[in-house]
Amino acid sequence: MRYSIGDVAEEMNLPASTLRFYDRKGLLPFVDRDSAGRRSFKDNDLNFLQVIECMKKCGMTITEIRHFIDLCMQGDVTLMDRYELLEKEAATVKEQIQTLQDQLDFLHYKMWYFKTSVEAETEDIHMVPSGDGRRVAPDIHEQYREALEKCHDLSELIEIERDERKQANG
Amino acid sequence: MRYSIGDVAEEMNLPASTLRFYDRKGLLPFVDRDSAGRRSFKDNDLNFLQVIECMKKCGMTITEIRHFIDLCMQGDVTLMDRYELLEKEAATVKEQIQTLQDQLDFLHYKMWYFKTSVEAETEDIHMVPSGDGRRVAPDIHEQYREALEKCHDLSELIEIERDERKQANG
DNA sequence: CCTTGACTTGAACCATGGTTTAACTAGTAG
DNA sequence: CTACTAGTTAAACCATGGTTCAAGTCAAGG
Repeated sequence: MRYSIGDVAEEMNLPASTLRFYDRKGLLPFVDRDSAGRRSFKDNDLNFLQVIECMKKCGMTITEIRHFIDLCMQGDVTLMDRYELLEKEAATVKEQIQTLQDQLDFLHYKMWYFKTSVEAETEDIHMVPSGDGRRVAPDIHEQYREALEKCHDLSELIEIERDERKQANG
Repeated sequence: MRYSIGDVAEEMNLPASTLRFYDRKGLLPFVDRDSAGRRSFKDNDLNFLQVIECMKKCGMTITEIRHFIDLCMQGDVTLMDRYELLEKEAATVKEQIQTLQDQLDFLHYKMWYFKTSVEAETEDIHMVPSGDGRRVAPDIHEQYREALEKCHDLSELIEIERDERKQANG
């Protein structure tokens, strides 16, 4: 049950160069070497790599991940530290999800804005005069919120059907 | 209703240097200049900045955002393109949310793993022999899934109470 | 013996997204 | 007039997260 860097790279769907880079950065202190100096991964090392992948996807930096790995290497005395680190990370991931959800809501508003503009064949319908120029109506978010309350399904508000698109493009 | 770069920086909670950087990158082609060459932002420019901020938070690159801005500058003929760009972006944001949710689930599993280890005062309880060394039990995810099914509330499984922590640390 | 393929290293290179610096200009308060 | 503040630019600088390259080692197969 020993794996070469190539095996692991394939298994984890990562370039081998990235695994070497992580090793250099101290993320893989547990990896053994064979008599020729080649990295020899154990089964359990793959578990570590899964954790590293998770942390990467959570947006943690290499330095932060390394801190966690260092704690792991110190054994049972750091169990609580590791728990608390993950607890904090879980909280920031929840925040990230909330932020993305907020951005998604904004994108939906903008899709409504463009859907209605496409239907009117001009963005003018949302514009009002402002000083010398023009601007989007200041109450546009209000308008959207009202439309949102009245409709039963978000998709009614924001989706342009395929046949409508042909008309709009034609 | 004209704003200096400093006004806008404060309003948007961004360094002025970032606004200048965006301008250089072509993200702010709509910003006017006064007689002394200083940037003079209009009310509507702030709407653009909100869109830019949203796109940044969605993980779009400056090049991608610039493409959208370029479409905006071309007027009503690009309304459908802009709609479709946002539609695609909304889809990728949904994927990002799903990915983060998956990572959060993994973090919860790991919190359970460490909570139980803390209670046992050693990670050994999850270890089995493997070749010459040891590894986390291969069915650990099964074990977690079962525990998850049996319990009524995720927090029962993963949360360590404050008073428990004192015991564990003492 | 020789080639081939997979590995090793350190160093250089790259893209992204800014930030900082130096030198300058314009408007305002004293 | 002086000093100060807020703006301007181009160019240099920075951190992050890799990727690529050059030069070399090793084991296996023909």
